[in-house]
Amino acid sequence: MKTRKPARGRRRGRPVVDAGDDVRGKLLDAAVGLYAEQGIAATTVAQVARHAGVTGAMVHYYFKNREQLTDAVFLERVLRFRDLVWHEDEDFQPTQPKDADLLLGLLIRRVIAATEELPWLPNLWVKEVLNESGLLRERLMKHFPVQQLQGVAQAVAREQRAGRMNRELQPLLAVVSVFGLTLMLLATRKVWGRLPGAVELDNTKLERHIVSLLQNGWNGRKS
Amino acid sequence: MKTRKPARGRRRGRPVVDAGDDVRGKLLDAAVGLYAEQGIAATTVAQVARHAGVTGAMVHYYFKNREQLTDAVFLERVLRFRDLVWHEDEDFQPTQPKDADLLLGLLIRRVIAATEELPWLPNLWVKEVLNESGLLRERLMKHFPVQQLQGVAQAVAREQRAGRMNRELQPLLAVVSVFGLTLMLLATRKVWGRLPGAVELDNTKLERHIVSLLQNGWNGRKS
Amino acid sequence: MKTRKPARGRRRGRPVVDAGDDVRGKLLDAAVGLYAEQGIAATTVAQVARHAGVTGAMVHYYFKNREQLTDAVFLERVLRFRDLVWHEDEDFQPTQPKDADLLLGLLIRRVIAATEELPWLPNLWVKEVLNESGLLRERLMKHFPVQQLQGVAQAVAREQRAGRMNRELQPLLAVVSVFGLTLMLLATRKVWGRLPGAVELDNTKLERHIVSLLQNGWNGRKS
Amino acid sequence: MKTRKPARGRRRGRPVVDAGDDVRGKLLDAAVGLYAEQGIAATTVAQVARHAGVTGAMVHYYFKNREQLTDAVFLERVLRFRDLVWHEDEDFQPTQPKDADLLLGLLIRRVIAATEELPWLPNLWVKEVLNESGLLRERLMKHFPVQQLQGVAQAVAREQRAGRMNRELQPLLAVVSVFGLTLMLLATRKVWGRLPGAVELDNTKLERHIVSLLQNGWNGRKS
DNA sequence: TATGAATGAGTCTTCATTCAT
DNA sequence: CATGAATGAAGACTCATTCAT
Repeated sequence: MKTRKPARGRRRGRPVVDAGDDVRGKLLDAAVGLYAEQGIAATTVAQVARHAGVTGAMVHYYFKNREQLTDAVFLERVLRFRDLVWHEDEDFQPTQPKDADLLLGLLIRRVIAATEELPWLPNLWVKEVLNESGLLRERLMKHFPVQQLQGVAQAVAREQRAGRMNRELQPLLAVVSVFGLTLMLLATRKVWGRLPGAVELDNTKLERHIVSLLQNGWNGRKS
Repeated sequence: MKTRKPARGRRRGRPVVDAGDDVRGKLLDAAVGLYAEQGIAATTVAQVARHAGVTGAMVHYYFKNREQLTDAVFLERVLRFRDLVWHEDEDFQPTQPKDADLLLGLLIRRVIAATEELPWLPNLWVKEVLNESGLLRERLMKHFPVQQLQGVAQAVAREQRAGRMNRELQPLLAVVSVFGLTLMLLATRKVWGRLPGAVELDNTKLERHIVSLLQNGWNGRKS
Repeated sequence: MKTRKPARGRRRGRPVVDAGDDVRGKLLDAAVGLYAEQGIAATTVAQVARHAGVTGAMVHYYFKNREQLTDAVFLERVLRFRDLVWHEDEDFQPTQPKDADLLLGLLIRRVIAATEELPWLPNLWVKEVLNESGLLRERLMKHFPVQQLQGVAQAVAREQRAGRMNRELQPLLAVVSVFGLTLMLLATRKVWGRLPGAVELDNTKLERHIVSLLQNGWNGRKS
Repeated sequence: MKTRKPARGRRRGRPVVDAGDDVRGKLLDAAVGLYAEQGIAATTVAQVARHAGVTGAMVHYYFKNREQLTDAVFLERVLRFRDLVWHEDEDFQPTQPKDADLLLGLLIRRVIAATEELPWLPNLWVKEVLNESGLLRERLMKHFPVQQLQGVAQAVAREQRAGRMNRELQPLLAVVSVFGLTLMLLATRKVWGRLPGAVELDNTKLERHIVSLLQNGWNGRKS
């Protein structure tokens, strides 16, 4: 996450010379929050500005127009999620994968972990990515870690051929399912939490449910 | 203040009286299609009217206002999905369930089958139900087949206690997962279809994938 | 339903920045004039704006909505009339009245004098206060100088008991009659001025007529 | 008042052959009531129709358009008031007047009496006649009993010259004042009835107040 | 940098009016 | 006579955008 410049004094009444303050960053933060809450289309420029403590005209000053604000939100906030989930480390090397089971499990855990830093992400994803006309879908397609995604899919396919994974799954779809189910459950927690008989689930329990459900799924029916 | 008095005394309006009756039905169809495509909030009354071949005023003639149009769409179109999925028959008796495995499998199949009659449903569901601020979410909560949902959840719990189903799953969550994953995959077909290495999947293949993934999931780890 | 999302992303609006500031004041002036001429309900926001030399959107900029424009007109223009008529000075002390005859006479004169500064007042009063569904009636009831009104009425009652005023009058009604007759005649000047045989009356003559008519009225029949 | 044809059976559901019923008269009655209550401009064609138990299109069938409905209301309902007030009889012969005092007193009594048959009249008068832009004002000017009005005014003038009436009054204005004050008080009964210290006044008390106030007024200061 | 004032293009909604049936 | 369906013209209100200061 782009670190914000440290705030250098609060604005009181009408701003005079104060300057600084990283208004731009505040606008992005305000925007991403509102986008997740209400959807991008339903969020007005003035709302974003108000949440950032400035006037609507500033949005145009910093971002030229509504569209470019969305661009910036995407590039400077949303992509952070991609990086959190897909960055390579010792255990997670999707482009040179060894263990598909491990990779898929890690994906689930990383997605859940990432939403702790970016709590607005699941809502935003449901609204603006899942959604056919979602305003971030196309943007995401262009910045998608295709390599990594395919790496995992190929790992799955290899395991299938080796008889170590459920052969009825479509490899790519398996990754998508892992991703999608996790985010969907995170995003809809509140709703099914309201259904009678529901249990309030923290991230740990949720993770166990998902991992268990899917891991058994992808490891099953190997014949 | 009772608002203002509109200018009176003009001379206009000449009905064209097109053929093809049931304008009301056409409006509902147009609305549900546009809602799924663009989202409810993004759909203007005039668009709906245009798609039905009439003027915007007709929407108000038949539905009083935007909101009641949405109500009608929900009651007269969307609920059809609930009925297709949850109606009881010989095999599917969620309120007196015998076989959880069978019920869950049937749910997946029924969801997929229902979307053949109601192709707009997955998109609409993602936009307006999954979505926290979706305009159908609250409406759905009021018309939800809670009995049936709980019936299935209880059946799952029973099987878990009997050691015949994955004990790490939250029963209610299992049903939600089945439902959600299926609809999500249906709604996002086009996107992951565009990813390199993707295979175009018809409903049959998709069904096999989901059933296989989840069935192994819910039947796994019984200890 | 949060209404709909307006189409975004157009490029328009170029302020002309006319000279002559205080657009807000101009809007109030325009409004009060039009209100008196046409009635509040019949006055459109756009008319008010046009008369003030701006676009309709400015009315919403300064007053949020139609209703609050009316509120402001009332508070910042109409109440001026109340103050002109009822302010206390050496001669006019309705809360500690000495001479009812003097007070009533002064009321007539003050009403007539006030309408020289606020020429729209009589028409507005007839339309929006007298009128049962007048949009200022309720507002006025809340800001009415009840104390003063009752002071005068009590003064009348005292004189009646002392045998110095017409005993057949209802004290409160006497004050209302004074007020009402004066304003009604001011408001209808033009009409009866058009009747054959009418004389064009200036304020002085009108005042003499009213004072004479009513003063003899309230001082008569003392038995 | 135009006598209405006797109702011949009620309309139930959709009208078939029933006919009759004097729908026209009902529309006029509905209209005059709504006009008095809300004002003419604020009354929609549909409201009138609904109150008469028919659809809006019938208004156009019977009256061609909104304007001509108002014409008819005026001619067939409002003018009844003129006739009630100004018809000549043994005592009231304004065109050959003998006793101005008697005539003026009778005018007050007749106005009050007329409003018992036409209770909507005072409100309508305040809204649509008093009012500069009232929609009945111009119509009334054309059908005004000018002869009679002038007769009374001349009678007043004669008495003034003879030293039997208040010389400071404008004769025409005296008649207008009598008329106007009476109607104004009738129309505003409810408001000042709400002021603290007010007494609920029936027609008799109201009449005594007005007659006393004005009679002393016009008979005073004869020098 | 930042504001406030201003604009013009929508969007919903209401309503008089018309006309086939 | 009467209805219901349909239209087109407003009118209130919102909002992205612009610009002088």
